[in-house]
This record gives sequence, structure tokens and C-alpha cells, in this order.
Amino acid sequence: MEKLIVFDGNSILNRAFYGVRPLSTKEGIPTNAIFGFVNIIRRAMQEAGENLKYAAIAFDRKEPTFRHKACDFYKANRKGMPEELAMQLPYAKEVAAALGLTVVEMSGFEADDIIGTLTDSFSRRGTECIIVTGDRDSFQLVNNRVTVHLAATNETRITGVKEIFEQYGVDPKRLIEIKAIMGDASDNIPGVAGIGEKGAIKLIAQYGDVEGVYANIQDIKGALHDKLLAGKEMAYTSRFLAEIRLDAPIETAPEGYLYEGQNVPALRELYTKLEFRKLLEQLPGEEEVPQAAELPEQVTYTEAESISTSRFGVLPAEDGCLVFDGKAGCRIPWDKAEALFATGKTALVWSVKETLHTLWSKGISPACEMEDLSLLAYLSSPTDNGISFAGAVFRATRAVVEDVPDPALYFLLYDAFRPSLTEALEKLYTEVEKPLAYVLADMEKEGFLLDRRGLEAFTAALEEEIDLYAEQIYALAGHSFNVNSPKQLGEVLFEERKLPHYKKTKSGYSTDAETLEKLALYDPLVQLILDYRKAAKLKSTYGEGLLKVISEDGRVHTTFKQTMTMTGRLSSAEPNLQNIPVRTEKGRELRKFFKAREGHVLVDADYSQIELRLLAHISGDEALCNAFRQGADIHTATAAQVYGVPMEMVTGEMRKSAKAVNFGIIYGIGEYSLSQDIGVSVKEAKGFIARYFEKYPAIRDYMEWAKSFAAEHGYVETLYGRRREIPEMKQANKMRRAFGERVAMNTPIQGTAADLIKIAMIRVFDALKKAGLEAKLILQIHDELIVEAPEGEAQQVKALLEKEMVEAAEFAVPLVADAKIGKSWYDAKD
DNA sequence: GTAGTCACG
DNA sequence: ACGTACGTGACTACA
Repeated sequence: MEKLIVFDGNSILNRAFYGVRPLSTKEGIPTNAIFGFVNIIRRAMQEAGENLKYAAIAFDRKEPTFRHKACDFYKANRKGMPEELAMQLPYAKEVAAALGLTVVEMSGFEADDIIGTLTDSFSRRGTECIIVTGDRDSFQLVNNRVTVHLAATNETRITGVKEIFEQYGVDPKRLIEIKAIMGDASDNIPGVAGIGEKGAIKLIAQYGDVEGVYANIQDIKGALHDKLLAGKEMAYTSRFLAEIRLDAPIETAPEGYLYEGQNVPALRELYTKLEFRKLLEQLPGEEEVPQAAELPEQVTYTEAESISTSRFGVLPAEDGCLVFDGKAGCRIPWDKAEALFATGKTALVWSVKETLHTLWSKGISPACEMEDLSLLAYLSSPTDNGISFAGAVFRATRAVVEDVPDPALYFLLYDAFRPSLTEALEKLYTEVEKPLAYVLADMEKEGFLLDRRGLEAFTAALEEEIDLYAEQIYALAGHSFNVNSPKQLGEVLFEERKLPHYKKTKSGYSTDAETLEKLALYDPLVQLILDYRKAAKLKSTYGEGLLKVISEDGRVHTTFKQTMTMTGRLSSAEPNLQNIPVRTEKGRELRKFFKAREGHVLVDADYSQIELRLLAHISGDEALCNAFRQGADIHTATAAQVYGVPMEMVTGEMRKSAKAVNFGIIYGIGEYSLSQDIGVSVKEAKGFIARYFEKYPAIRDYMEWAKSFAAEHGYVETLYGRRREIPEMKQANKMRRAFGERVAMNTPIQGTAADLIKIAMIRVFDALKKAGLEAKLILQIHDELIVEAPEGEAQQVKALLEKEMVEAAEFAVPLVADAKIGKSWYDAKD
């Protein structure tokens, strides 16, 4: 039978707090309650066994509940949580969520009411329910499908209907009645004064409930009679307080509580922060990490002027270089540091790119070899939150350290990661990633010239436009509200104006552009909101956002993240120059402010259909390869194939659908999503995909192969051997496995494209230098490179760019790169 | 800090 | 019976 497990968060945390000896992290965060809490949850989940399908945890809120409001004495005896416990509560919620529990809270209600509501609803549907709690309050919820597991830190006692009968002699529901009479000191529920547990049990066993007791009050004699009469009102009040509600206003649809396994990366992060080493070691996916050597003792960096070894770990810092030579650490001031980076030396650094920036700022141009530990760690396995120093150390040694690079650990990292690389990854490191770090450093230093005046005017114009939209929106809505707030907007559209809602989000109605476009037909207000949103986005993210980051030299210097993505792509941040608008004319105007400096031009080159070409090469599909060899418009060619008409007969509509299919194929297509995208029925979409695979059978074979390779090996590779692990493939959960399959199909394509343009960038950088040109590479946008060149070099640079990009690799299909010249990014793009 | 939204390839 | 394409980063609202 399917099972639901539901935890009483506060009660368990409380138990753990008093049951586990004090523990804390080195920063002094107390952790004993969380530790006990995790262990109780893990044990209970384990004991629940394989049929566990739903999992939730309920927490009390701080605000008063309906019981407090009804009776001012309710729980009036409670002191607040001790500070050490209160500090642990937020972490407990995070850990619970990472363990796979759905966290439920509801203001005005207690955890017990949430638990009661859930178990009532699930047990009615035939689900077996397990309540795990630290107190006996929830015994009243027990029935033949609901049991309570009373958790202590080292054992669990199971209580079902039978146990309650043995203990109290009544069925669980009647515990409410008993409590109404006897009261509950811990919650300050008074009951009837002078009657205790024994008396209350006897009364209820005889009369059934409080009603029954008072209906037969004439049969009860003596002191008991008088006490009951005196306490009648209190008995009913106590009953009200004691009864757990089964109708708390929470979500009861089962889908919200599906147990989908633990979130290992999130747990890893939390356990690391909380310094739970044992728990860390037990996380899945950790076992293949060798138990590496102990961390060296804390190294002290003593002042020095030079070192004697030629190979050392170094961290350039503001006040000098921290150096570790394998045995001892020292700090070398900048005026003595140049010798460190002379020919013949090998500097192990965390990041070559960051090191170059620091050295350049100190007037040093390094001539030594450098090894980049972040890149080694990244190639050995790209991780989902990017590579951090602490993360790399953990992977190498399972030790938890602060996330600040420490040269004393560099040798250890180097010895852990470099030998672990496959031959192909080793080649990617020496021939692609490490050389690329120098190119990227140079590009970041160059930056991109921005026309500040122009951008200011653009932003000001947007501001006026936005005010105008806002006025019209408020006029139509009949009142003003914050259009930027999805919550307020949802209220206006779906409650006040009663527009139909198609999609819901976790917290309310969806108001995204896709939804609003459907609604625009019903209500003129909606189009205004879409326009408002467009303008607001342009103003805040691009207008104001870019103005904020223009340097003194009038240029913006992005940071390329080289170890961030799971596929091998770069990312760009502060500012992100890889998502400057282009798809709408208004947004595209922004590119007029990205300019070449005086006497220079921009040369912008992009690969044509790079991912589809790679798909053709990787799958070896003859039809797709031939289409590219013939230089056909690929979407038109696909449409001709799929619709079975000559190319000349392909309409715009047909081409559009084919284009969507082509993209869908790259992403690991689903028929539902495709149908949504091109606006046809799921059945038609299915037919479309089937015809596509009929015409391009090798692509189907590749997709199947990619999935089975990933299932067998747990990772996929690009053509150049870059790897990405896909733990999702091993998951029991169907949806996550489906995600894993899409990743398996997409990553080799997206990742190979990333490898290719990285190779092209290095070639372009070297070729410019070799040709003695002044032109500088300044930006990469995944399949596009931008060079800033003196006007006189423009034509030569254009040819060079196209040549180096096209010749970066030889595939079964030709590579095509088109470059264009202009004074601004706007002019240099198509 | 998370969620929702939207900009790009 | 379920939920829905791959990869990013930035901004605003709101708890």
C-alpha cells in the first residue's frame, strides 16, 4: 500500500534539542537539534520502506493560532524557544526540504492541525499514514490507516489503535474527550479541576464523551458530581482546545507531497555548512571519492622576500603573494614578487584568469608556467553551482574548509585532480581551457565601449513611456497597484476582472507573457501590461543596469565565468553581455550604444546553425549532412522533408514549424512541448516527430544511443571528451530520469559547440597577434565573436575571423561563419 | 533568500 | 496518472 509519512517539525526539533549533547560549528552556530532532527527523519524514512510515496513535515508558525485567539490562557505557560534552538529552526526547514519532505506551515494553525488534515485526507484515499512526532498530542489521529511513531533520539515507538486501547482503554478519537476532562498541563489546558487521568478515563469509558458525561450527570454522585458541574464550561473549552482540526486550509492534493528522493547537492551544501561530516560521507555519489590524505596543519604565512623552489602554490592578494612551496608558507610583498613569475617557474594558482588580473594591476606580466586548479576541478566534473574552492577541496579530501583559496592546499588539489583526467580531458585542459583563460583575461580587461549619453537618453525615454503605460493601466483597472508585483497583478486580472487563468504557479496565478498574450484578446488592459513589462525590463535591467557598471574608461568589463556551466559553455556576469536584447526592434536599439572606440569598428562573426551542424556530424545522418553540404536553408529543407513537398513549396508557416522541431530535437524533444510551441495538437506534434525521424533515421539512432550510453555509464561526453555526469539517470523518479535523458541528448551537442568556439577563440587571439594587428577580441556570445579593430584592419580582421572559426575543426559538414562590420553592435549584426 | 519573470544562445 | 525542451544571469517583490 502507498504510504504517507508526515513529521511534526517543531516537536521533533525540540526533542532533538534536549536529547543531543551541545554541538556547534566552528563559527558557533549551534547544531545539536538539527543533527538529532536529521537522524530521526532519516531513520523514520528508512523504516517506512519502499512504498513511501508521499512525505511532508509540518511546522508551527510564531503567530498566535485560532486557539490562542479563543482562549487567552492557551499555552500561556510556554516560554519562548531558547535562543540556541531558535537559531537552528531555519536550517532544520532547509534540511527537511533537501531530504525530500514537503514543508507545510499555515498561519493561524498548529503543526498538529496540518498533520491531522493531511492524514485525514490521505487515509480516506486509502493511503497508509505514519505520523512521526515527539509528543503524544497526535494520538487522537490514530485509526486503522494512521499510526503514530513516537520518536526519541535513539528509538522509535509505534502506536496504533491497539496500543491506544491497551494504554487508555478507549479508541483514539475519545482521547479528545479524556483530555477535555483531565486537561493538559504542558499546553495549559485546564480540564475539570480536581479530576486527573484515571478519573477522566473512567468517565469517558463509561459515558463515551463529554456530552454523555453531562447528559448523565444525575447518575454521578458525590464530590465528582460537584467538580464536574463546577468545571462544565472549562470542560467544553478544553475539548475545543484539545481537538486537532482536520480542515486546516492547506493543499491536500497528493501531488504536492510526492516524495522524490533527497536533493543530494543541497544536502551536501547544508551538511558542509553545518559540519556534519558523517552525514556527508553517507550521501550517495560520495563513495568513489578516495579517502585522501589528511589536510595539512594550518599553515602560517611568515614574511619573506623569496623562495627557493621553482614549483609552488600562490595566491596573489592585495598586500602581497601568499606562497606555499610544499613545506612552508610565506608572504612575499609585491615589490619582491616579480621573480616568482619568471621563466622556468611553475605557479599553481586557483584561477589563472583572476591571477592575471591581479598581476597586471601590479605591473607584472608572468612568464612562468601556471596551472589552474579551478579548471582541473571543473574538467574533472562540472558541478551545478559552479566550482568553489571549498567544493574542490571537499571533492579531493572530503574535508570541510572555508571557501577562501589557500595555497597550502594547492598541491593536494593538483595531485587529486590532474591524474584523474582522461586523456581527452587532459588535452582539453592544456590545449583549450588553460590557453583560453589568458584570452578571457585579455577580453575582460579590454571591455566594451558604451555610449553613456545615449544610454541615459534611452533610459529616460523609457521612463516616460512606462509612466504613460502605468497611467493607462491604473485608469482601466480603476485603481493604482504595483504592476511589477505578480501577486497584485494576478489579483487585478483574475479576481477583479475575472479573466480565465490557464496556468498556476506555486503561489498563485501565472502572469507570464505567454499567459498574458492569450488574455490580450479579452481585455485591452493586458496588452498595456505586456508593453509596460517590456519597457520596464529594458529600463531596469539594461538601461539602469548597464549604466551602473560603466567603468571610468567608459567601458563595461564583464566577467566570463569559465567554470560555471554544466555543458562547457562560458557564462557572463556583472554585467551579463550574453543576453543583450536582439529579438525585438525596441530592445535591439540598445545595441546602438555598444560602440567601437574612435577610429575603430566592430567585427561581429557568428557560426551559422552550429548546433544543427554538429547534430548532423555527431549522428552521421546523411540527409541532414547533405542538406548542409548543399548550403540549403536548413529549416526550409527540414520542412520540405517532413511535409513531403519540394523546397519551393514550403510556406512560412511550414518553415516555422520545422524550425521548432529542429530546436526541439536539440533539446531532447517532447511531443507535448512541441505541440505547445507550434500550436498544434499533441497528436499532430507526435506525427511531426515521427515523420522527422523517418526522414532522419540516424538522428533517432543517435538519441537512443545517447540515452543508453548515459544510462550505462552515468555520464555523457562531447566530441572533445568533455564530460558531464548525469546522476538523474539513476533516479527512480520518472520525471527526473526523463530530464536526465534530455540532458544526455543535448549536452554532447551544446557542449561540443562550446568546445568548438573556445578553440576558435584561441585561434583568433593567436592569429591576430601573429598578424601584428591591433584588433582585440572583446566578446563571446556562445556562437558569436566580437572583435574591435582599427578601421584600417577591418577587412583583414573579417577574413581572419571567418577563416579561424571555420577551420577550428573539420567535420562531416562544412562550418560556416559570417562576419559583418559596423560602428556599433547594432550595425555589425545582420 | 526564494519565486516569478524575461533577456540571450 | 503525471508534467513537459537545453543552457545561462539580472531585476523586482515579498517573506
